[in-house]
Amino acid sequence: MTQPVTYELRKTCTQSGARLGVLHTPHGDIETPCYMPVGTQATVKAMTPRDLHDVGAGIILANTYHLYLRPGNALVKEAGGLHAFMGWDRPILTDSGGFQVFSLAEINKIREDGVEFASHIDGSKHFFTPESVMAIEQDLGADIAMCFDECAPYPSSMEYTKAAMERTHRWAARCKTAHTRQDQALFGIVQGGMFADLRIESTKAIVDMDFPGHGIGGLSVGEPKEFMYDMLEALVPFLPSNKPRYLMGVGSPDCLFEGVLRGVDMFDCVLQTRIARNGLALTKNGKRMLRNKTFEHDFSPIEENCSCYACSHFTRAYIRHLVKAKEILAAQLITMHNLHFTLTLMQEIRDAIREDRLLSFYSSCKERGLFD
RNA sequence: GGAUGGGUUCCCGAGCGGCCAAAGGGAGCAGACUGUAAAUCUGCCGUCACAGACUUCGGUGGUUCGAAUCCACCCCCAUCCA
Repeated sequence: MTQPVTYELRKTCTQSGARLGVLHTPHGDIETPCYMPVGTQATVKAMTPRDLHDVGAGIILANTYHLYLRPGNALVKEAGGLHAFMGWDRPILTDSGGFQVFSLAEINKIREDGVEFASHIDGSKHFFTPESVMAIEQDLGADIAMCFDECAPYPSSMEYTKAAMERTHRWAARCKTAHTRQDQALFGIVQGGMFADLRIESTKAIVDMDFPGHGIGGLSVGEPKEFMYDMLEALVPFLPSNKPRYLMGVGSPDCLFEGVLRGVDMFDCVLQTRIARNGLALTKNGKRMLRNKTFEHDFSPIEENCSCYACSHFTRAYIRHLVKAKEILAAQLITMHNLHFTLTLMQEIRDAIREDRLLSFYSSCKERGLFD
């Protein structure tokens, strides 16, 4: 059977070992390493699909739990699937709701069979199983669906982490069985918390199930960054090189680099869009809180030499005014910039890999203060 | 000219003898944010030599151990009556 989503490794950076590749999907090819903007509720907050195109977005995320609750997967299916519903013709990946097991821990109950959620919208009870999640994801019709997993909190004991991991493995097997849609790929998810041996065990178990791609979950949940890097170094060697590696929920510019250097191909992160709505812009010289008084009379763009729409038309003083006045346009412009910035950074990372100079590029970024 | 209700920290607005540097909003300033319950949340917000001291509640003068709170007069503001 031909997989709807395949990964093609094009090159490995001789200086760093980082991978350059292409993800082939039913809605087009995506060069990797890539950053995927997050559009939880079938919209990347404050962005139109046209904006996303302009900013260089390739593949975006949507969320199973949220779309199931509202507007309901049946409606999305009736609309012709997520692409048609939200007017986005490029690839989409749906997260399974496994992260909500973590982020909405106070209103859910984990059982062997699945997870009972109390809707954060109206409190109504909903039971998610690997099978029901697969049904929802297939209705949504993204190019890539993720297995229903349990993202354990940090810190968690070895015992709990192991139990959650093994449950995730059993759920992965059930997801695989329940997933039948031929034009959609299903990725497995590695768990194992902050324990290297569990991470390795999980990786082997998930890889054995022969998914077309692998998510690395349960990281960036509040642990020191070094822990995350250590886990990546422990588990990535056990992932097959002919399939994409997706580090879920990461990340910030520094984490993108660190992930790529450890062999990761795909990333998603809400940070860029969330901090934008709170007035914080990413630049090559570090973060810039546009709300701050220092920008009151600053009539230069968010970032010099940035070609995004926000930077080519508006000043910091104006955007600071919009932020202070709580105008919607502030969120739109800064989101646009942050996405453009991150997607451009990924392009530069790809160029550096292609030219075997990723470590050099990393150093120059660090010197410029990108990670401050 | 008469009646009534008011004047509180940048603004609005509680307080109505001590627990008041004075509730609560707003504004202002700063910080957080990593598979989005987030256009959210947190902190500061009279001054200083800052575990303490000092200056504030229209003005002045009283009563009291003690007043933003009670009394007198005065100055403003709002509404109503002449």
